[in-house]
Formats: sequence, structure tokens, C-alpha cells
Amino acid sequence: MRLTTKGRFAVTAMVDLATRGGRGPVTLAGISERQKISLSYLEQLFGKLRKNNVVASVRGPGGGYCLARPASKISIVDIIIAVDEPLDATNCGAQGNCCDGKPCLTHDLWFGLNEKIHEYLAGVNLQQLVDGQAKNNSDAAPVTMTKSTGKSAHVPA
Amino acid sequence: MRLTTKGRFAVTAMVDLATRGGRGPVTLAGISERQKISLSYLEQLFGKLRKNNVVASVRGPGGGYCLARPASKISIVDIIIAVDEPLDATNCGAQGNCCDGKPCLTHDLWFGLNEKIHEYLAGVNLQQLVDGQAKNNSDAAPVTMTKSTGKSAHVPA
DNA sequence: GGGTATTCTATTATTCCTCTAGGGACGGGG
DNA sequence: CCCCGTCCCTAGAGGAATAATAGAATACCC
Repeated sequence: MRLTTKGRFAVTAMVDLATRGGRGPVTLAGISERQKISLSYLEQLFGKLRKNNVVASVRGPGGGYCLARPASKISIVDIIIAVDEPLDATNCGAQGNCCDGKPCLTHDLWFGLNEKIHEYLAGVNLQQLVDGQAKNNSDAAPVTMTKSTGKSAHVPA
Repeated sequence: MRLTTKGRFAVTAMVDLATRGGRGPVTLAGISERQKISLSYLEQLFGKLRKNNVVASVRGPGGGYCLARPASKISIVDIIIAVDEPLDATNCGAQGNCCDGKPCLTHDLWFGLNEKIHEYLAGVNLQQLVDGQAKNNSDAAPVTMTKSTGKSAHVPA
């Protein structure tokens, strides 16, 4: 789970798309102008979003992009993961063997923290953003950070 | 609030420092070797941490770095913000005038989401990481994302 | 069928971030 | 005073993020 401008641009564009999704496909040129994001960059981002089945495209005049499913079924993580591939911050390639063959304590810490942020963002969907309110209830249940759960805590790709 | 390897390395190093902080200053060379982070990179990170009063330094032989305050008073956000200066994901320099003089809807959305992540990470402190468990209780209370609160929702520097 | 709007793909340039390299400043011990 | 361990600073290489450009493919409309 990386959190950079790239993911933010993608979410911004997706919010724009979701707010006008009801009236047919939305063109990237329109999103580019409204959100002030360069068209060619948007093309790159939406290429990834399409490959990850977050959006669908319609070519030709009158074409553009649509959400691949209802906005309430698209979470922020879906978007961010689609454009911003997960990042390994460890120095042993997530092998957990950087410290004398044992996983460093920090590995487990990061995996746990990572998972919590992940779950939090998974709990916010596009529709909520469009409605102008983030998630308030906490069904992204707090996760007790168990050590040595190993790789199960890693972020899904 | 950016979330990159840089911040993670800093937190990793700080956990290392906190676990051995009781016995005098800790050298960067030691952290470098234990955590497999390049020494000169650590020097940069700790330079920023020092300027943000997260750590204190002692020069000369026997010197090193200490926590500037108890580990329970240092939150993850303190560390991340110190090394990873906040980033403006808007295209109008957070002026809120990119869309016909009015703030884009996405600005408020981002500020709100930003604030929630911020608060979540602010609720986890170093001591908890050292003890091997993240925060379970949710006193990083969920924040209703109010639109048009404007700049008050921005991440403090 | 030709014209045009649009997605799609590729190549390249530019700017920014990450990380490395090397030298300088300070301070304690002989 | 000299030596060495440590923090401290700056510059730059390398790579990733962002942007520009060019063109190909597709599909609507006349």
C-alpha cells in the first residue's frame, strides 16, 4: 500500500467519472480539463484501471469510460492498487530472513500496519466519496497485530 | 500524508532506536547494520528527524541518537511527516480555485480522507510498535467528512 | 466509404524522488 | 595537540513519476 499522488490522481479521476457516470461514457478529455490532469497521464492510469476491471471503455465518437460496476462496489483500495503496484519496503524481498534467518520485528509491524491501512481504505467506496462523506462506521475492524503471522499479512496484489 | 519506503525506513529505524534507547545514544552505524539501511540514507533521515525534534543527537565518540521524548509520545505520523514532507496532490496549489474559482469537490474529499489516515497513524505510537502490537482501540475517532471546511483539514507540517 | 471522435499503444522528454558517495565539523581520549 | 568516532552537509547518479507527442485502431455519422 503506497500512498502517492499517482493513486490520488486516479481516485480524483474516478470520483469525477462516478459523478457523471449515469449519463453514458465519460471522456478522458473531459476529466482532464475538469480535474487538471494531463490527458496522456490519464490514459496511462485508465489503461491500468481497465486491465484491473475497475472501469470499462467504449471506443469511437460518443465513447469514453464507465465504471465497471456500481460505485458502491468500488473501494478506494481497488483504485489505488490498480494504478500503484504494491511496494516492498523490506530489505530482504519480504523473505523474512534479513536478520540472521529470522524475520525482523519490523517486518511484522509493517505488515500489520499495512493491513490496517489497507482495510481502512477498503472500507471506503466510491459512492461514499461521491456522496461527500467517508466511512464513519468501523467495519474495517481493528486488527490485532499478531507477530509471526508471516506472509499472510501481506498486501494482496 | 504520503506513504512510501522513505517513511517506512524511518519508522523501522526509529523502532530499532526505541528498543535500545535505554542504554545511551545509539549509533546510525548500528542501525544501518541491523536494519540493512544504507548509512548515508539514515543520516539524511535522521537529519530531518532531528530538525523536527523527534530525536536528539550526541556527537563524538560514544555519541549517537536518542529519542527526543518517551516512545509513547512519538506517533507514527510524527516520524512520517518529519521525513516525508507533506505533498500537495491538488493541481491548484491547495488554493481551492482550480475549478472556476471554487474548490473542486475532490479537494474536500481528499482532505477528509487524508485527515482520517492521518488521525489513524497519529493514534499509533512508537511504544506500541515496540511492544509488538498496534493500536486496537479507536480513539483516533472516526471523523465525519465535512465538506468545505477548507484548509483546516490540511495536514499539519 | 470518408471524416471524425475517441480509446489505445508506444516512444520520448522532463521533472521529481530515492539513495549513494564523499568530505567536513565536532568532541572525547590519549 | 593529534587521532578517531561520530554526526552533519552537499552534490550527484539512477530511476520512477509525470507529461508530451505521434500514431494506430475502432466505431459512429453522414
